[in-house]
Amino acid sequence: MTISDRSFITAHDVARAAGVSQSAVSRAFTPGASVAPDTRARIMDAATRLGYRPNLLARSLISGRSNIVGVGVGDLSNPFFVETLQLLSRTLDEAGLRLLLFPAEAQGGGEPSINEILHYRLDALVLLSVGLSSGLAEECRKAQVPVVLYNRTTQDHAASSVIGDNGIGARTIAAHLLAGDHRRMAFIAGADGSSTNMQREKAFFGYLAEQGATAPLRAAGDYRTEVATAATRQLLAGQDRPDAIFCANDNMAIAAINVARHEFGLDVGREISIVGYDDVAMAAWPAFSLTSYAQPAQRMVDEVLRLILALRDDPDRHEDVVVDGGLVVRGSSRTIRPR
Amino acid sequence: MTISDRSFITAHDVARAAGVSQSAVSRAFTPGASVAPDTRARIMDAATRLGYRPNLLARSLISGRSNIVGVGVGDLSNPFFVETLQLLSRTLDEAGLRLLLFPAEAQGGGEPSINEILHYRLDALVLLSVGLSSGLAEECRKAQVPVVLYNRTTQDHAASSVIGDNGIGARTIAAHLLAGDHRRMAFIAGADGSSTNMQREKAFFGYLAEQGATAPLRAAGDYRTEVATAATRQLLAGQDRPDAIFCANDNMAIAAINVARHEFGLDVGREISIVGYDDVAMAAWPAFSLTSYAQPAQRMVDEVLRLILALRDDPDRHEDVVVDGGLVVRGSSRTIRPR
DNA sequence: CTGAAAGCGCTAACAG
DNA sequence: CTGTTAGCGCTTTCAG
Repeated sequence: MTISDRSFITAHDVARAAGVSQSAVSRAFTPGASVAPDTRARIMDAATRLGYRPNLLARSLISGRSNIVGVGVGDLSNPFFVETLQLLSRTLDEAGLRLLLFPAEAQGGGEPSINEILHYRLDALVLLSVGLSSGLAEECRKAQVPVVLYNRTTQDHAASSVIGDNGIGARTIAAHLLAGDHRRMAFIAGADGSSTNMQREKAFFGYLAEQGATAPLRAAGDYRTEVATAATRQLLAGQDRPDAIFCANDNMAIAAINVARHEFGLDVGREISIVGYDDVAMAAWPAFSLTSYAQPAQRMVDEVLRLILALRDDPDRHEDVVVDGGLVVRGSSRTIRPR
Repeated sequence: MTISDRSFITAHDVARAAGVSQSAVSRAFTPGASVAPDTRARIMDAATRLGYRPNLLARSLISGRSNIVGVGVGDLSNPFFVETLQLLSRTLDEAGLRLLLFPAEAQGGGEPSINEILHYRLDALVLLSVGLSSGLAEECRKAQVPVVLYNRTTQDHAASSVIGDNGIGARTIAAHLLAGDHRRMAFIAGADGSSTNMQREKAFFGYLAEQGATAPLRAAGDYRTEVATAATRQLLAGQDRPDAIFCANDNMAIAAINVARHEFGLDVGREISIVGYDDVAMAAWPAFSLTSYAQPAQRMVDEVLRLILALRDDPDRHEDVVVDGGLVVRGSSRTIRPR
């Protein structure tokens, strides 16, 4: 005895109620269309009375444009992507675009569900810190859905991207740590395949080498808390304990602070400096007071929107946008030489 | 010179390529339909070759069911909702449902964008910690979109809901604090109109009154960091400083810990006890070690899915689901009387 | 098992 | 300005 029969109110119903043709109703709901003021009024009246609203699925079917943007997120335990997602949802909303969220594995790009997603005529696909496998890129190309990578790039021109200037960021951090007279540095890396990590790592090590500094230790990481926690333990328990750790993102840096302070009893900012990347809101909390290289999420999101709109008109366009940030020095790193 | 002309591959194209009718193609992609094995094979072959995928917008237009669930989120700075959102995205995905995310104001339910959302034939609308105004409820009813409230309820039967047992939770916390021999308690409230806060507050004050304890101080809050920070400052700077603070959620409790420890130099867990609600992942971090009443997000999300599926078949159904949780005692609250 | 034909709800030329 | 007429891409009878 299911009542799954939802009979929606259609433009026809409104037309009948208002004594006009169905296409008149359509026009009344189309911004630029020509309808006599009082006809429109009569239609609108009937419409609100009946609770009518145009079926956007039907509209999309005709226009070939859904006004829906797919957004794939991997790990929401990283606050930077949560902050981005919040900004993105607002920004897309204001632009009249809908956000179809789907879970994507950090590595593969969420192959299974993404294939489902492509069945909707998405205006674009945005991947937040999720890699784009070549197979997936091919699927998107076939489905004619342009892809925008956020905080990542890809070598082949399979997708446009919006990233921060990781080279400048990592070098700035290296210079900051050198200025603080740190002698034994360490780097906790991000996910192995990610362009972002490669860029940050390369610039960090490169700059230190240029300056004739001792090569830093390196610990594998994946941007997430657990691995970073283990990596920090290992670094701090080792023979020559580093006096500075640069973590490839804030999420890991906060984990590192927790370990250094609560497990090793270190005075972070004096006995050891810890620096992150992103400048998430939490970094400013007194509990962490984390020095970090800020990535301007809102500006990056604005660029994403701009790209989406551009790609709607020209799907074959390719653009790699780089947004710059800035170092925010806080208590977790010392600026001057000790003693 | 825009090339906005995305010519998608349709079932017709596949039909021509496979030498069958268009309806045969449709059948080949319909689970229960009757197609000869080799016909289907020929069709599938042509389909993959051409990169065809059924247009779900067209399908939804016919079935009257979009397989899309709208999800409104207010403040993503509250980790509990981030954790929930992550679980929800996975859970819906596995059930073959799409998640249309939209920003909703914590109070009103995001009137403007929600009205846009309703234009898609949503299977359901889930509101994460967002109130449902009566006007909005009416809109949803008219649009025949069933609403599920998460972590909130509403008096009128305008929507179904999934909540934790706030009464038991708050009483358990009160009992815990009494056992720790706290004499001067305080409560930092959640958003004023929210059912969740009312339930927690009422149970907390009620239990203490029953036990003959001194009535706690009360500070206004809104579940978010900023107000909680200010409220804590005021409480701790006051004449008779409380020796225990119960915050209506973890997000505020963590803010309270930050203030107590870093601004007032208090030893949290000895000089003052601070307790939260939700048991978000961060509560377990050594930096906070927050005692909290756990809400089982996954189970709550499972209930949301169950409700959605039930409501698809019977939109008029109404159900208020209550899921129970449990107290997790950590270092931020003392268990035994001091000294 | 398969093709032809009739829509789902809407937009977009066309004539009037 | 307005009604009529074709479809958008797909599912679904209905004959064969």
